[in-house]
Parts: sequence; structure tokens; C-alpha cells
Amino acid sequence: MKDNLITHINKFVKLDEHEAALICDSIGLVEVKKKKFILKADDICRANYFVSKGCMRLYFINRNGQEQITQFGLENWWITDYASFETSHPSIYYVQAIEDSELISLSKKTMEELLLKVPKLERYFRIIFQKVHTASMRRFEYQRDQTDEERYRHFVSLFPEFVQRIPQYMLASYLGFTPQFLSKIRGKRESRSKNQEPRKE
Amino acid sequence: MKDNLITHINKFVKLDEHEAALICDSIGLVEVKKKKFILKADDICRANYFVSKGCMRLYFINRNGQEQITQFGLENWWITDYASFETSHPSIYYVQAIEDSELISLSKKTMEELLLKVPKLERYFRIIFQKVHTASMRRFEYQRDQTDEERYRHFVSLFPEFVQRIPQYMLASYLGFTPQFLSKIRGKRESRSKNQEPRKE
DNA sequence: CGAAAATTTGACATGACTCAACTGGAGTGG
DNA sequence: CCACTCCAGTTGAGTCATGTCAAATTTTCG
Repeated sequence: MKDNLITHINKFVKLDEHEAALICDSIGLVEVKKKKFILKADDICRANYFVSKGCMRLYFINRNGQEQITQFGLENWWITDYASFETSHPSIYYVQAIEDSELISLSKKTMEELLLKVPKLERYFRIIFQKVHTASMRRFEYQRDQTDEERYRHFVSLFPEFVQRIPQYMLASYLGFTPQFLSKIRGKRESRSKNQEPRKE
Repeated sequence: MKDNLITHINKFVKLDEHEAALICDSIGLVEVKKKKFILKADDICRANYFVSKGCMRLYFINRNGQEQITQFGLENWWITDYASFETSHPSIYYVQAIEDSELISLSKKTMEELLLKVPKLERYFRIIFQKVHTASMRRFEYQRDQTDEERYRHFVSLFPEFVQRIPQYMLASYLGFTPQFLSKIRGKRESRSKNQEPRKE
């Protein structure tokens, strides 16, 4: 729904009717079924996507042939490979739906035009990117100051509902370790809480 | 020099005389001697800094009491703790001069006023933050796809002159490993090239 | 010149990985 | 509704990259 985007923008700048209409007329709606891709490696990334419903993931294949997730795209997040989007060079990333999702797409050309027609959007995106940068710094902090196990527990405590929505191996990939290791971490906690239950034989 | 900033902004948006003057009147100049701080942990970060000359580093103290560098600020880079800058909560970061440096400071209040008076700056900062985000993604890629040794060699090949300007322990901290380990990596390369020289006894 | 800081080196410890086998559930087709 | 396959998750053994600690050496700088 286009409304979701307009509502989101209005949290940061106040659009008038005319501006909102201009935006709605320029953007595209995309429905993606679970496991479908909107970007694959070697494609040129032609749009920036706003997730209005569902959940996406952005990953690349590392040198060992394994998927390395760098970002999840939840409701109200923008997701794309900006490197490819900006330069029109082939991407190394995949963007795939984890659930059936609804996206709003903004092609590079449209985005440039809209930024000129609706200058408030410059402010909107400035604020969004500034927030993203702040979040990256925080994530980097955790990466360097916590062990893998702590990072896992911390993530679960911050986003308990989200963790339910995705398979464990994706979380392991995002947090930067192997699914096996995640399983071992969980094993520890299980056995700890088992000790507090009456044993059944 | 204030000119450095104006020149930098003009690379992305075209300022007229009046706008340039407005900006110059609002910003502050700061000279920092090597090893001096412009931000320390528990301070509230009150400004965003543009490095017009010299080199800064941004780091925090990790749980083992060691400095963890998260960012260097070279000429024409903005550097600050945006989390503290935005929220006015105490920072966990230190920002220190690695060399005698000249900075342009922009307080939060001034930045907000300037963004209103000179809307082109919204565009300027939108572009800057977008670039920063793209760079973070790239850095993250390397972090996940290369070994520590590769990341070191890669960094040296990208920024050979910069590596000369800073002590090794800072580079180790930035890249995420210990100075001892960096020394061992270098040791390997030395012995390799020594083999190609005539031996002296 | 002397003190402090930075770097090097070696011995040893360990967290996380790889590989491989196994379990259990979900989906599919006969 | 059962048999089969496939995928996610679990578990264990062995390995390796990198860390820690400590001492020795070199460099920097007042």
C-alpha cells in the first residue's frame, strides 16, 4: 500500500496533498512471494525498495560459497544495494523475500526526479540515511565488543518476535557465525533451563 | 580554512554567494594539536566536525579496557558520534587528533538552522550520508569475506600513504585484531622479501 | 641520554570452524 | 496414509586462526 510510505515520510516531513500525489504517481508497487528474488548477483540494481509488508533479506555469496546476510528489510525499511544502484554496475548481492511481501519501488531515475520536484524528500532521505549510519555504528560497536554468544542473546532480547519469524541459519549468518555454533549456544541455555525443571525419566 | 568546506559542498550542490556567506558565518573553526581530544566518553557530543586538515580518530574503550577504533577522519570527512549528537545523551566515544588538525565545527542547533536557511544542504548531507552508508556496506562485506590478514593487505593496498601516517596499533584496532597479530603478519612478508635479497652474514 | 611508547617474538590457550553423522519435521506423490 | 526425500537443526571430534601473556628489542621524543 502506497499509504504506508506516505505515512512514513510524514513522520519526518509534512507533505501537502499535491506532493503526496506526485509521489504516489511515481512509485511502483511490487508483490513478492516468499523465496522470490528482486535482485540477484550480476544484475544491475535499478531500484530502491521500501518494505510496506513482509520481510526481505540482502545477502551475498562469500568465497566459501555460503550466503552471508548483511541486512534484513522489515516493514518501513528501505533496502537495496546502493553501490550498484548508484553506479549502475553489476551487484554482488541477492535480495530475496523471506515472507510474502509488498514493496514500493523507486527507480533511480524516478528517485532523482522526485527529489527535484519534492525537495522535502531530500530532508526525508537525509534523516533516514543519518539514522541508518547511526545504526551501523551501533552494530559495529556490538560486533567488536561482544562475543558471538552475547551478540546472539542481545539480538534475541532486542527483537524477540522477529527471531521467531526467521530460520536460525539466517540469524547465524546475519550475526556472523555458523548455524552449528548457534545451535550449540542454544543447547547451553536449554540444558540450563532443563535443570530448573523436574526431571522426567 | 572555511574554504575547504565550501569547496567540498560545491562538489555536490551549487551554492550562491549568499548561501556560502551564511554558512561561513555560522560555522566554527577549531585547531586541535596532536593527541588532544574534542570528545571524551561521558561527554555529550555537541557538534559535527568536518576535517579540513590533519587526521582524527574515533574510538571507544571495550570491555577489556582496550581502545577500539571505529573510524578515522581524514581531510574532507565528517566525524562525530551521531548517536550522542542526535539524542544529547552522553557518548561512549573519544574523538582524538592523530596529527595537528584543523576542524570546522557545526553545533546541532546551528546545523538545524542552516538546514532550514540553506535547503541545498539537505541535499548535500543526504548525498554524504548515502555515500557513508554505501561505504559501511562495503566495509562490512570485507569484514565477513576476508581473513584478518587479507583485510590488512587489502587496506594497505588501498591506502598506502595513509598507513604511513598512523601507528600500527591503530590500524590493528581499526581492522579488528591485536597489534601482536599485525606484527606477525608483517613478519611473514618481511621474511619473504628477505629471501629475495642477497644474504649478509 | 633516559624514559616511555611501540613493535617484535615465542609459548601456550581457546573460541569458533569444518566435517560428518544423526534426528526430526514438512511436504510430496503413490 | 505411508514411504521417501529434503531441509533445518543438533551433536561430537578434531583442527586452526587468532588471542593472551610475557619478555625482549627498537623507536620516539622530551
